[in-house]
Amino acid sequence: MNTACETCPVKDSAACAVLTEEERDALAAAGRTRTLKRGEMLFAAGDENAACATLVSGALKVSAIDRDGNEQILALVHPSGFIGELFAPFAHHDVVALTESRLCTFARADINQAIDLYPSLARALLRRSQEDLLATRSLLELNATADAEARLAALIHDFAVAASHSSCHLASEFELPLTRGEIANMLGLTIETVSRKLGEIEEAGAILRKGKRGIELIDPALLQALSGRQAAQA
Amino acid sequence: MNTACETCPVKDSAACAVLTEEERDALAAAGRTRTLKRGEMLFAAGDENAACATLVSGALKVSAIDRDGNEQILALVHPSGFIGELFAPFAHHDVVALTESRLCTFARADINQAIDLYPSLARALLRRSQEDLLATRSLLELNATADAEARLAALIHDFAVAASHSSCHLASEFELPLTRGEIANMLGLTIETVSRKLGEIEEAGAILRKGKRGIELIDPALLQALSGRQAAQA
DNA sequence: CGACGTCTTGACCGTTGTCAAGTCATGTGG
DNA sequence: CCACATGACTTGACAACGGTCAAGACGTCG
Repeated sequence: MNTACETCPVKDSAACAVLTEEERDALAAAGRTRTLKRGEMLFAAGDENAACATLVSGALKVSAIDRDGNEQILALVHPSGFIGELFAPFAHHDVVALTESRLCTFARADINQAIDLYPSLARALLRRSQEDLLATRSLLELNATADAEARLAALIHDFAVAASHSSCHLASEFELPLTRGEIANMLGLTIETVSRKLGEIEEAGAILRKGKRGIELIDPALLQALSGRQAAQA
Repeated sequence: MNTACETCPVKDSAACAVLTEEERDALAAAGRTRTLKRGEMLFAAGDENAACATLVSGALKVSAIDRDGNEQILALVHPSGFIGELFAPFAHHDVVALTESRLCTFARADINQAIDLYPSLARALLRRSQEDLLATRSLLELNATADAEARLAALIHDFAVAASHSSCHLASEFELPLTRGEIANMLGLTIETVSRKLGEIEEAGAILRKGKRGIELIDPALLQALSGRQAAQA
């Protein structure tokens, strides 16, 4: 019991939740906790032996920078998410904190060893990896098929889901975790288009903007409709 | 030795390659081989207990169909690739053969059991899953940042790599495994744009079209340049 | 107060989607 | 054997969505 695992807010939902207490503490002994301020990088594309980590609190973005300097956000990481490329010789993407974030980091070698030691951990990471795959594919689908307004509506909807802690209904008021520029980078749009379409969605009566980042959800069903996705309820 | 594993063309590269011969044969006993003709479906989005499979030969596409009937191709699967969502209660996407394909299929329960039995298999599947994740993310990056011509050039380049069996240089003549419509669905474009941009790439002197599907690579460096990616050689 | 960063708004233009013919190869039935 | 239908692809004209460029509003911090 040499660790903070006992009080860890994601101890029941992170990958390590599948371990016994002893196993978990042993693993934790190999790792260390770390705090990142907004904008700080966990690792950059190209880093060798980039660390792996479980996100304890806060939020991260995974992004690629093409050679003209354009950023493309590929994924967001929420608490209890796992980050790290276990097998690639170097990191392919940047990982940066969106808000003040606490992480539980591990050297790649330690995680690899833990995978061999604890088969249930391998299984848990596999599950997480497949979930990440699904999330990335749904972003791909969104960006390829939907127009700007639908993409934005879908993203706002997702944030409303993420902001509400009860997983089944939406937060009625929350802050966008991304700047306009980041939203644009995520959806493959420009800042200006994001701004305009946000205005249109507001005008349509689905949301109300509260300052720069705040959103109040007025009409969830309308938002859903704008996003072009099937409503999930009767 | 009750199986065809001995002569399997992907026995050294598929996930099962990490198993010992006995383990592999035991797993193979639980699976069965299957052949799909072009257009045949392995499973559809929504299927419960969709099978898992290793692709032995041929090619598959993973695609999502939105409710207006538009298909979006999310990934291609090449021989030795693994398909299947191990943990989701139902399949999220369609999986369809692009060419006549041979597969080694397994019930999900059997794969799950095998993962527990053989930790090295879990590790191999985790590795594959992470590779799939990278591939999906690079498609996402491509579709979000590059214009139509660059996307198409990048795709052709990838096919040239895939068609050459020596992994380090390009096939100089090959057949596109996708129809124009499928290319369009994969890149988030329309059939017409694909056709036009193909013409422009040909006119630029990078390729030569041979019939409907054939491509002769004239100037690989130019193709690379058009794709907007860094050339990989001196 | 002024400078800066973030966001908004407007005018304009280009790439790409849409609609519509038209070509070409293949296969079918008279 | 030829006429015709079919499906995949190409090409053209046009329109629209979203990108680009430019100016301005707003809030925050020095």
